[in-house]
Amino acid sequence: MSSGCLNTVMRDTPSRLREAAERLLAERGAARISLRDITDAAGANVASVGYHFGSKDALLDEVVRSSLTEMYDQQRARLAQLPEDAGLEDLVRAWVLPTFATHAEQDEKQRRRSRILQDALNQPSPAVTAQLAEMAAPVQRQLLDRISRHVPHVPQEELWLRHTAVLAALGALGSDAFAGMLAAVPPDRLADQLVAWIVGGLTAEPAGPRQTA
Amino acid sequence: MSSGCLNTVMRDTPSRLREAAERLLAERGAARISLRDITDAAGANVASVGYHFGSKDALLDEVVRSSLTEMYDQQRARLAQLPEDAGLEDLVRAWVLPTFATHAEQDEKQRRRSRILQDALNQPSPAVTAQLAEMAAPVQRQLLDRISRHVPHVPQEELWLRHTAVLAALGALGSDAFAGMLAAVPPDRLADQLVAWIVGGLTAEPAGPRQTA
DNA sequence: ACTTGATTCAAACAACTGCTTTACTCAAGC
DNA sequence: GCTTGAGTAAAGCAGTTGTTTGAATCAAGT
Repeated sequence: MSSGCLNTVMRDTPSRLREAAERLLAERGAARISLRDITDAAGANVASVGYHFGSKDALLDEVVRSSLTEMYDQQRARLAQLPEDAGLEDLVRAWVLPTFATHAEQDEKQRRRSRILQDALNQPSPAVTAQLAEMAAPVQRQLLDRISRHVPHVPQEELWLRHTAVLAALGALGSDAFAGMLAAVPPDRLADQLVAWIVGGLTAEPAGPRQTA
Repeated sequence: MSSGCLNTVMRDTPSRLREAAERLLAERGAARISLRDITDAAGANVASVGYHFGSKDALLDEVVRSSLTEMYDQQRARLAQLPEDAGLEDLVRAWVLPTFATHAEQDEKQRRRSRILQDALNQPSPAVTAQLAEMAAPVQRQLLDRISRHVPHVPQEELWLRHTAVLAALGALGSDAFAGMLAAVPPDRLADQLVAWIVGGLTAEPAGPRQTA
């Protein structure tokens, strides 16, 4: 219960509130957090949230949005530093690593982020939805363009579905429901195994024109 | 706002409560439903939930559990009627179709079920978790065994990860966040395209023994 | 010393939460 | 007719929700 932080001594109230909200958001999800939970964890008064952020939802939105921008920044950066003729596997890696918590003990922060985004996806607020649409589009388009060069036999619409499905999988795998299952996989192998799986799915032969069930 | 149902005239209160709870559960998720919401939607009194089910949570649990058993029954039935030498694609189909809402307009009920299960996975109650573990294990094991015969080159642990990832994807694809994206895909093609993608992922070459990022 | 502006505080707010209690309705059994 | 018991209805329970209030605090400016 020591009050010391690792590298920063208890900053101002808004920062402490943001920090507490982020932690609780990752632990329980937005629906199970109360204003008192946040302020207690931050060692602040109930009124401080209204004073500094306007409302509880505004604070939560800010946290989610910052997680969102962080992830897309990483994705864009990784994508940008890949050579033009990068292989499919490298492209997938640039896509997956920022999205998915690697469960390596060091980046607790990324694990948090993964949980926060998964939660936000499930019950998105209008503000978050807007920001998501705005930021996701350009990065995903570039990613899809470069991927599609490696799988010319897959029609665009079908590739897009696979892309969406992988997004869904990566998000859900970060949630509590699968955290236990994934714990069995050696953390350092997890990313590689996922990449192999994703590459296999992307390169799969497309569905026949009209296959009956 | 007509009070008529399609094939059943407003049954007894417990049935109406179950129906209302199921609908709300699919629409908003458990965290955003209040006792009053349910009783208002069912045209019943607040006390009726306590009287017939004991508590709000007991009612919600009953709905979730019935969704759960429904899905596993379908999965088991489809799996049982497959010949012993069934192809990988047929196995995947028996797995996917009961799990994933097909978005065909006729089975509104299955779409609901998909949403309910996705929500239950995210914030599972102890009762639901127990039932899930009990029912999921045998079916999934049988499924994995039969699948693994078709992909002998994939190590068991890695196949298991892929299985989990597909589960995660199927669950998440049923949620609101992806409902809009999936609407663009022709509903009758969706299942086939998903099956093709899943088969590709399952048959993918496994990750190398120690690949650096 | 006095003012000012920004921040924090305890207290209270109305609205809502799940749940229980009490009174009432109404058909079946005697 | 009377009783019985399942079911419903309205009111109220204590507790929690997000938000607001008005006074207290405190460093900086004059």
